[in-house]
Amino acid sequence: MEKDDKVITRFAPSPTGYFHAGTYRTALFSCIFARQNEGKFILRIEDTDKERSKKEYEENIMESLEWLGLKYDAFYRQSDRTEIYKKYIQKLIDSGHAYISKETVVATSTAGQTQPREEVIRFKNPKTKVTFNDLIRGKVEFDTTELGDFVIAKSMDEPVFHLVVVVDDMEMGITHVIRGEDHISNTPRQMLIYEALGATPPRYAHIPLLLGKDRSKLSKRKGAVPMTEYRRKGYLPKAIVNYLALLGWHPTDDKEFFTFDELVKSFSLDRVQKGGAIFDDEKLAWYNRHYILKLTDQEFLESASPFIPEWLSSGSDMNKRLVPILKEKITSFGDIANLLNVSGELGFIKEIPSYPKEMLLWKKDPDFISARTHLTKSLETIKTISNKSFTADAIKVALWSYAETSGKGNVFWPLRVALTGQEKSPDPFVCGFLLGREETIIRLENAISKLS
RNA sequence: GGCUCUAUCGUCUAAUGGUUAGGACACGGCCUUCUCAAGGCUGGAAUCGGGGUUCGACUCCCCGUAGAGUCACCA
Repeated sequence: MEKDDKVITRFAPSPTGYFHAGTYRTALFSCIFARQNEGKFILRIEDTDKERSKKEYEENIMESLEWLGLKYDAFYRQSDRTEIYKKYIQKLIDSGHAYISKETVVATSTAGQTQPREEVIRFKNPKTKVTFNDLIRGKVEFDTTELGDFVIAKSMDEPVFHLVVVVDDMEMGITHVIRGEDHISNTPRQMLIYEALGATPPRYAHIPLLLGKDRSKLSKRKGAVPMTEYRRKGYLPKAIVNYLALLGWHPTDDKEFFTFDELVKSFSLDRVQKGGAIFDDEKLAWYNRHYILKLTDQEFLESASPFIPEWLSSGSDMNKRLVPILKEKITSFGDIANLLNVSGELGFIKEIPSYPKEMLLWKKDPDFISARTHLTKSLETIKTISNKSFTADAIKVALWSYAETSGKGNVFWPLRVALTGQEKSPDPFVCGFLLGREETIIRLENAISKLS
């Protein structure tokens, strides 16, 4: 590449399935590379296959890119460019590099495949060896003889993949083609077309594939999770960006948290891995937890609001009180609903589940009498706190010395169960705070009466 | 099967001829603790095999083996 050439990269998905992690990472690397070279990043929808392309998928791609914050500088759709391709097909025919081929159509009806035409346009294969220097893999060599005269168009108005890719990359001035490794065997064919057109091919960088648990390519067909699904589950875009960038690329040190801008600074193609990487949901979850924990309460509320159940969101300042608790309990915002469900860990807020009185006994050690004594004492103490100053801290301070002398477990366990009716919950002070003074007192009285 | 690519803990990866082979996720233990989380500390866990090259190979070369990708009038 010449020094004064501006870097132009592109992301060229076909709208034939939902946008998933593998597709996204390719787009991400392309975009980052363009940004760090102060170049341009182009989005091009490759919808020449009319049967398989769906508007729904195109919309899914656009929605995902926007959600994940990937910005492009130009947009093209191949179905809008038929005339351009036609010109090039004609040019190739005129120069003897392509020809109209009469096909012997065998009447086989392969499922899912379109009916063969009687006439297609084929590229005249010069049967040479092509070599290119992949930016990630180094020298790659192919003998194109075995490729035969491949089809570049079904008709003058229906160009096919190899032709449109080359024409577009040429016309759009693409300098670096960054795409999945599954395209590596397409490269020689495309280079042949460049040569026939008298043009210089771009630089190629074939990035390793994202793999499923079974080590096979993450694909639309094999049920790769659409990115919009992560949006629905309440994942943070920055967690996804961070995780996916580190899948197949590694910085020079052990830094593991990157914003998009930091990636632009640190990324380099020659530190991209050669082998495929398994997509690990658990590590993504860990990144998401990390970023959720780092959110301010305000930010948390903003992101979480679509996920907070109605009975809560309509209510006062409960949300704010809940934020710190929610933050440390959830992996994604989608967990909030389950947590606040009647059967969830925080379900006691809405309604206390019925519980056996035995549950009030801590490790079955003390008897009902002592549990009752401690609950009564706790109730008395809590009643001394005014409604206005009824905070978790205030409750804790008020009860602490008594609990220390009587055994914290003896006091806090029955108190917590009285408030929540659950084996697991946040600590009793927070629970009291969440419930409010009035409800706290009611639940304590109920528990005490159970033990009478 | 042909062609192409790849090969370090279970997973993601660091170490581009000299390290006790490092980090992260996950897992185990301990601490903290009324429970559950979170947090802190800590442990186990890897260079696919065989030949070379070299004083010395995770690292370079060759041969195997394994895995993946691709072999459409899909992209």
